Amino acid sequence: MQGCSTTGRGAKGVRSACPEAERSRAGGRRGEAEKRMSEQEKKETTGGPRPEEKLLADRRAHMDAVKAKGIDPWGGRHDGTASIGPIVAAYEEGREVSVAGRITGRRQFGKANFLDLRDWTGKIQLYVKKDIVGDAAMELFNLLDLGDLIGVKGKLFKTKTGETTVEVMEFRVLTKSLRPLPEKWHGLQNVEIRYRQRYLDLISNPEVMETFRKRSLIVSEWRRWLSERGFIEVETPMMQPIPGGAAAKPFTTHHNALDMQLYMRIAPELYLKRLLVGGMEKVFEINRNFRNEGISPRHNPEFTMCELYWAYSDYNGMMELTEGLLMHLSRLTSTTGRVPFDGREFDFTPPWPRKKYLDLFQEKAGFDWFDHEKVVAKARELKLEVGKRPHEAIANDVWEHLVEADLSGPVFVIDFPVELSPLTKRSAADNRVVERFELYIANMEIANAYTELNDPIEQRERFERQITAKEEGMERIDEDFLVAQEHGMPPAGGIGIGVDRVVMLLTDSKSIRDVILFPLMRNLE
RNA sequence: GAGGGCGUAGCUCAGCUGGUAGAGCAACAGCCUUUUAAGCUGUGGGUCCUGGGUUCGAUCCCCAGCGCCCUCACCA
Repeated sequence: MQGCSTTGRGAKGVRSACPEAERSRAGGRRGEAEKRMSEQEKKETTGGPRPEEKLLADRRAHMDAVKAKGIDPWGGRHDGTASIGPIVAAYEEGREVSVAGRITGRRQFGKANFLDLRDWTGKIQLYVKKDIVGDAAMELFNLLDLGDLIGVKGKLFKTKTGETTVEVMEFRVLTKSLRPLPEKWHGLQNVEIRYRQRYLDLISNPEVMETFRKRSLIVSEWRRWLSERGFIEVETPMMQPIPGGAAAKPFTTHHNALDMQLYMRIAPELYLKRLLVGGMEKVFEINRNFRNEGISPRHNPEFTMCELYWAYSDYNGMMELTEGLLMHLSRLTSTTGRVPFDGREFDFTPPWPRKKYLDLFQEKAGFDWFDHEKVVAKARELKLEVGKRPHEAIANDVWEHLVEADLSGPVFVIDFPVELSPLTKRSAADNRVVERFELYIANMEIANAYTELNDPIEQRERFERQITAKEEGMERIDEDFLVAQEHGMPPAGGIGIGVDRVVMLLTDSKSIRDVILFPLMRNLE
């Protein structure tokens, strides 16, 4: 789509139009334009790339004309009095201001000109009148295009219709734009271009800028909140010799000098636990993880997770921490604690219900999760894959089909069967389950937490069992991690929270791609 | 990986039952010194995603491919 402007489009159709356009636009700069024209003709006759489209040629002609006036079209430093948003908010008649931004609108009315100037805090109208700026400046003004960046000095006033406006006394070209902007009223709607050329999305859709500002605010406040409670942030390896801490397919890579096979991490868990052994009692990491799995509105191959460990706590501590953190973050976008998402509303006010995994299953299915015969029968009825898969895998599939649709939440699903959770400590009260919860909000899994297994003997047994079960991403046991644990890892609560998904909830974004600036796209060509 | 939808001017979109395409914005030339999706007059702009096929004739029908979106599967 986008590429067609630069790929082999036939030159025939544009041949006559383009040099014609150059000529008519050149004005006082005939020499420049004719030089460019002859270059294009040369390209054509030698069978080179097609000439530029007229729209681009016009803009280049403007750029050339600016240069011809001895002015650098790429500007330089501009000191402003303030950002546009605050200036408009604190209007003061006659105040002298200096602002910079992108021209996003232009209305010519006789010898009066109105421009819309936008920076990332807001929009303000400019009023440019020949009587004020003078003939020379008007000549330069007429070379401006939508999308150009300019700096302006002038006085504030309000027009008849009450719009805050800068009466421009002087202006500077800060950057000429050589390509046209998307449509001013509808913005950029093409989803593919929005993701591939996010800068255009940010320029023409203000709510997109707003979403990513909110993301930044959420993440920085997230860090601050944890830091206030004594947690320290660390960075552990993203390139790991053995990928662990989750069940997912890793990306592979290679280090040349060490001739070493490496994996992009699927989770930081095993390294953060080494830090628990080392005595970091409250530790977290907010960073990227990479999983070589499918892509969906809720899954991007690289995604951001907050993983956190708290020595001497447990999964109950994690639930309280999660409620507190998310309630706090929800206040950044909604004062009430009720979060609007996808046409529904979710009340983040703690405490949130806690429901046992096995109870939820019993309620929905009408029989016991461990009842192999009935589970298999139900799975077949639901047309789920049965094959030779272990009981827990089939039963968990059935659970997801029957229960997940009801988890509008926020709700903690607690106490999972041991078989589903290799890194989790068994419940003292019920030997069949582990102390684990998953947090669901809007039917999305938002967080996953454990009372961490710190018995190195049992840990080894569970790893070995996983390997014989041929689970993906578990081809080798991380011996180094087990050695660390044998030195003594404190009992601890641990949690992983999906940062992108929390941002989705708090910004009412239906797709994870709307909260990731550059989501993964297939290569063109 | 499977199923469904979409791909038309720089952008946003029309285009009937097959007769080689239109509008608005943007661009260009004019008119207008408080407009604001400014207005009015005029002009230019298209590999109808790509490649085959059917047909006298394909943006439209058929086949294959590419890209994006949605649902499902894997996963968080």
